[in-house]
Amino acid sequence: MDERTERLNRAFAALADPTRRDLVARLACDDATVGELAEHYDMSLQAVSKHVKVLGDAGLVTRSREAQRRPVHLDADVFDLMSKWIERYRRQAEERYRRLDALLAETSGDHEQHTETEAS
Amino acid sequence: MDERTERLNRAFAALADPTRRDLVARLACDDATVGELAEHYDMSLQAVSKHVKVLGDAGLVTRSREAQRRPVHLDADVFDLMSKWIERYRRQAEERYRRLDALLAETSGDHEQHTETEAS
DNA sequence: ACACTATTCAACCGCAAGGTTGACAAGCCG
DNA sequence: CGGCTTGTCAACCTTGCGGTTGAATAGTGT
Repeated sequence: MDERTERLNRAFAALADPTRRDLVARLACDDATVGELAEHYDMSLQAVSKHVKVLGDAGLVTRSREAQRRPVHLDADVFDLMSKWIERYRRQAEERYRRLDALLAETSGDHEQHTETEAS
Repeated sequence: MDERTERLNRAFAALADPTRRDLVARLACDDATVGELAEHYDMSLQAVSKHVKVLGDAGLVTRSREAQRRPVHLDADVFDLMSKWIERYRRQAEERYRRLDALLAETSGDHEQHTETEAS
């Protein structure tokens, strides 16, 4: 499995957890230390530290060092990778949607809708 | 936890698996049945069926029915949601990056780089 | 009604993820 | 040094996920 794929694996998996998405949301406003971040959650500081590590391994976040503190800050690069992946298939899905629409409009003049899918 | 959050949870989690991303990639080209999809993978048809179900629960995919077949087809809507979420934080991360850049350029004339992060 | 095809359900297994607690490491500061 | 703060490591527990196999279901066609 190529490197790009594994980066996407880690990035998507990292953001699948709502706590980690929330961390990202906070870090978007400002850098913060693990301790500061942990105050906002009903879980141990160690748990938050683990979450931050996951974000770090996914390349979504980097650490620096100033005195004893190790502030976490958001890194945009991998977001770019994900964004491009998603956009690609979003566009293709929409494109095929439009083509189907056009096809239905052509062949039958009075179709109701083509959205009679059974979404569970 | 609100509905939007849970939809994002499911969507990101669904795409965290490389097999499911590959399914999405295939479905972007054309609709397909579970059986057709399964031919491309080294795993049981039931496993693929499960993967498709996960994509379905995440709202990334819908099913229809024609004869005995139940073709799977890509749905763009949730991609939109994810795309917007990611873009938002990507932009914020880049924005803060630029501001930091400007700040460093202002205060010290000869900084080397501010990317001395320890990415593991 | 029957057999055939396509797909799902159910039970199970192994393993990794997210959480806990307790001990440890690294930098500051009196 | 001794102690405080900050963060990580290690061991453990429980739950959920991805995979398997075998049986059940649903729709087609003869």
